[in-house]
This record gives sequence, C-alpha cells and structure tokens, in this order.
Amino acid sequence: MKNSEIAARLRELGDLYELDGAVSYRVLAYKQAAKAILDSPVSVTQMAEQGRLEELPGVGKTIAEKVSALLAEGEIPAARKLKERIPATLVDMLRIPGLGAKTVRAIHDQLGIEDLAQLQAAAEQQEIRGLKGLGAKAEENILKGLAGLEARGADEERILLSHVLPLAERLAADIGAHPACDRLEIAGSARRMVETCKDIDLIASSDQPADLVTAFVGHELVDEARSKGEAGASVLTHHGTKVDLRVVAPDQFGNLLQHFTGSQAHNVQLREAAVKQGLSVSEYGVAETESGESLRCRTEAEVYERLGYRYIEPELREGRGELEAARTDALPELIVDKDIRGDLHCHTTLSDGRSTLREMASAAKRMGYGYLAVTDHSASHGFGDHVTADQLRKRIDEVRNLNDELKRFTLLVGSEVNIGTDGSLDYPDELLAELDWVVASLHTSFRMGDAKLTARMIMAAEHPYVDCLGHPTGRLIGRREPYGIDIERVCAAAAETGTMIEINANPNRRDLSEHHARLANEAGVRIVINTDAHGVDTLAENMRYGIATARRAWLTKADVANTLPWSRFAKLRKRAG
DNA sequence: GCCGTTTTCGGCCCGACTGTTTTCAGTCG
Repeated sequence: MKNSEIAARLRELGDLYELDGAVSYRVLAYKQAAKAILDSPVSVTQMAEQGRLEELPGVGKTIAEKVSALLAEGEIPAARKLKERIPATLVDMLRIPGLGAKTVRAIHDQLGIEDLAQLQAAAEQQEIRGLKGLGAKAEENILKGLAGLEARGADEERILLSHVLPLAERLAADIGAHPACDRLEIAGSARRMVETCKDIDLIASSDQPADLVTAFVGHELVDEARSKGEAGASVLTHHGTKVDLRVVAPDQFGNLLQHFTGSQAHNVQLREAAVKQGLSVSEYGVAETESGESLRCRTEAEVYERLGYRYIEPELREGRGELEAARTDALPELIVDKDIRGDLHCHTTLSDGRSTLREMASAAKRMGYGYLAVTDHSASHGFGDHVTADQLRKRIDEVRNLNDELKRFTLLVGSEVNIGTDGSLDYPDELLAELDWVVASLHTSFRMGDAKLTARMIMAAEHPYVDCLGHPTGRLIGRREPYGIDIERVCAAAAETGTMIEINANPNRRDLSEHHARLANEAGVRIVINTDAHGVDTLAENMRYGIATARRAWLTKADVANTLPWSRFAKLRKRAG
C-alpha cells in the first residue's frame, strides 16, 4: 500500500474520531502521524514489515498497531466500528469551510442528515437555522461551501510553486517599491519553497498602512478584494490565486514574518519549547509569561536569538529537527544558487528540445556556468523524438567542433538513455563509452510492479557507463504518483557503484524529492542538480527549484557534485575511475 | 494518542474571525 493511501486512511480515522467527540489532541495525533507517513521517504509498508513504524515521528504503539492492521486486513478495525455508528459520508462535510466536527455532528444527530445532498436540501429549506448556535448565515455559508466544493472538484486546490512565485515576486516588487512601504517580504509556503502552495502571503511594514493597502488592492493583477482593513487585505488575482497582505509597524516586522512563514509544525514546536522557558511567542512579540513584558523584533534573527537559536533558513522550517540543530549549532550551511557551476541534463532540437545545441551552449555560458552536458533522448524514445546511434555519433563530432570555438567553457556530449524493461540500455556500450556523460532514466512500462522497477534501476546503476540516474521516481507533482521503487536499495546500489543521482529541477518533477534527497545524501550518494531543460528559458528558470529541493533536504555545497568545476567533477564520474 | 533538559502522567501554540450570542463556542491558519 502506498504511503499516500495509508496517510489518507489515518486522516479519515482522525476525522471519524473527531466526529465521535474525541479529545482534540487524539485527533491531532492521527493527523500528525498521517503527515509523517506522507513525508516518509521510504515505503511505510516495508517499515511495517520490518517492525520499524515507531521510528516515524508521531507514530507510537497504538497507531503502529492500526497501520499494521490496515496492511494485514485492508482496513482499520477501529474505523470499521466507528462507521457503524457514524456514516463515513459525514467526513465529506468537514471539507466545507466553516463546518467543523461539532457542527456536523449536531446537524447529523438532530436533523438525521447523512451526506452532502441531504445537507444541501436542508440548507435550502432553511432547516439548519432551527439548531442552537446556527442561523441564516450558517445556511448561506453551507450553500456557498457546497458550490465551492463542486466547482473545484475533489482535490484540494494547490498550485505549483513555479506558477505562484512569478506572481508573488511581481506583486512583492511593485508593492515593495511603493513610497509608503518600509519593508516587504514574501512569506508562507512560497518563501519556504514548498512544491505547491495554497495561497500567497505578503508581509510588509509601514507607517502609513492604509496607503499601502489601497495600492495593493488596486494593483493590476488583482481582480477583487475579499476583505480590506487597516492592517491588511485579502484579494483574488485574475488567475484566481488568493493573496494576503499583512502590514505592521517596522518594530514588529520580524515577529510577523516569522509567524507567517511557518510552517505550522515549526511554529508549534518553537512555541512549545518557548513555553518551557517561560516565554510566549506570537506574531506580535516574544513575551515573558511572568512579567508580561514583550520583545518586539525588527528581524527574524532577533526572534530566534531571544529563544536561544541560531537563525534558521525558511526552507528548513518544517519541524524536521531544525530547532534542535539550531540550538546546538548543528545547522547545515545550505547550498545557494551561485554554487552551481554546470548543468548535466538538457535537451536540444535533436530530440524534443526547442533550442539548438549552439543556443543552449551560449545560454549556459552567459549564465556563468563552466560546463553543460547535452543529453538528448536515446534510440528507443517515442513520439518521433528518438536519436539513432548514427545520429548520436554525428552529434559527438558536432559537440567537439563547437567546443573548440567556445572559450573558457566546456560543452559535453551525453545522452539521456532509456532503461529498458529488462534493465538494459538502448545504445551499444562502445558508443556509450565515447560519451562524456550518461544519464539513465525510465520512460516506459512504469506499471510493471515495484520490485521489477527497482531491479531495472539497480541494473542501470550497476552499468559501467551510467554516470547518473535521472528523475528516479518519475513523479509529476499533483498529477502522477512516484513509482513505488525501493529507494533505499536504489540508493545503496548507487552509493556502492559510484553512480550519481540527480535532483531533477523541473518544477513539475523535483525528483528526487526533498525527502528522498535527504535519504540519498545520508546513504552516501553523490547528488547532482539538473534542469532537464528543453529550451534556453527553462535552462535558466528551473535551477532554482532544484536548489530549493536540495536546501529543503538539508544539503550543503559539498553534498552536490555540480558545485565543482569540470576539472574536478570529471574525476568523480564512474567512467573516470 | 504521543512524548519526556522540569513529567512514564499530565501536559500538549497563539490569536483572529465569525456568527451567534449578551460572554462565547467553533473554526481556521
């Protein structure tokens, strides 16, 4: 069973317990365990088989037993029992904004309503207002919420970071340049460079907040203001993206930015630890519980310092051990954009790229890189984009000639070779030996079973001319789940054979994920960050998302091979040793 | 239900908003 499915079942159980009136902390425990399972880089099913479930943060004896039961029987006995008393369809109602467990339970118990259709009918017939604490407004919100659910479908609307960031950066630049603006930063999940975002948070400081809010609401990207006040506003852009602006006085900017950057898990852990020191943290300051005296901070660094921590980079603020590391001076010095010296996975018009060899080479050189490996698809690639062995031989000459023209830049000839269903590659070894660099990737037969996929990847890693594994789990964020390969075994094989593994920086992929990249690094695998660019535009644009994934995986410059100049990188390739 | 530089029991962030209420419960981020 996939981690995402186990997590969904635990979330459902948490919802059922909540509807059953369980104490909130018990409900929270299930949600946190579900999150930990979703974030687990390795198969939780496999962890269960090995009796390792309790290694997951937030999973104790009880939840471990429930996961084991789920895997053995296909369902959790506790959930089955709850469903005898509480219709499972009530869980759907919790997705209506403003409706929580208490309200849903009251509607069910007192009106006998069991699903969304009955809820709609009751709201239309004004039956809801008969309940204590609910009125006409509640009915209105329920109908609005139901319409919203229908409109956006079953999936929670999360937007790819690469769609959110340009919008956020444009707004930040424009609002930040307003005369009334003192400081302005993007906050929230976009600042943490999470793969997908729900909305955009902007934090500003100003002595004339009203002017700033007016400028924000009137911006040309803004469609409508949903609410607007002295301290900020919430708007929808023409894209339909929600953007919140919060404005404070300059001396509280650090507190507000820290609060709204999150994540929730990070803030909860930060605040729990603060309480034990007799301090209380909020978006307005760090207060001493005893005296009530509050410290206002202009910068986030002051907030962390007051609590006994070194400054923590936003990408690390996920409640994954960063507070402990910040307290003991054990934070990694994260890789930064300018550390990257070359790119080792891109395409040209020879296969499915949009730019020519020369255009890609010039663009890479302009960007300040020292080298670029051109890796078009291989002989068995479909869609008319395949490259025959003869075409590749011609390409080798073409690259050598162009390379002679380029000063202080190394153009490398490579290939992104398909890993066949039997683990073999689709060029002869003699040809692969002539290349500077080979990325091996899966492009076909994803559904042949996890064990076979794992075997294919391991065979590729063991091949003497495979320098690197490309987009190893094949996921497309929000569209296609990763293959269920045994990432621990693939990493072990890669570390053993000296095969590198890429973080594919395409913002739709980010593959390795941050969780897998952290695991791979700890397993001793050498990581490369590649754009998989299909044109000069994405050659420049994609890299930041790969860097972001690396940073969220706690990687330093030393952990990533293409921070080295080509002369040193070249010696790290398997074929060089 | 989880977890331990004050705890194996008794804690488990902080504040705003909404809609319904005359002081608050429920929900949300």
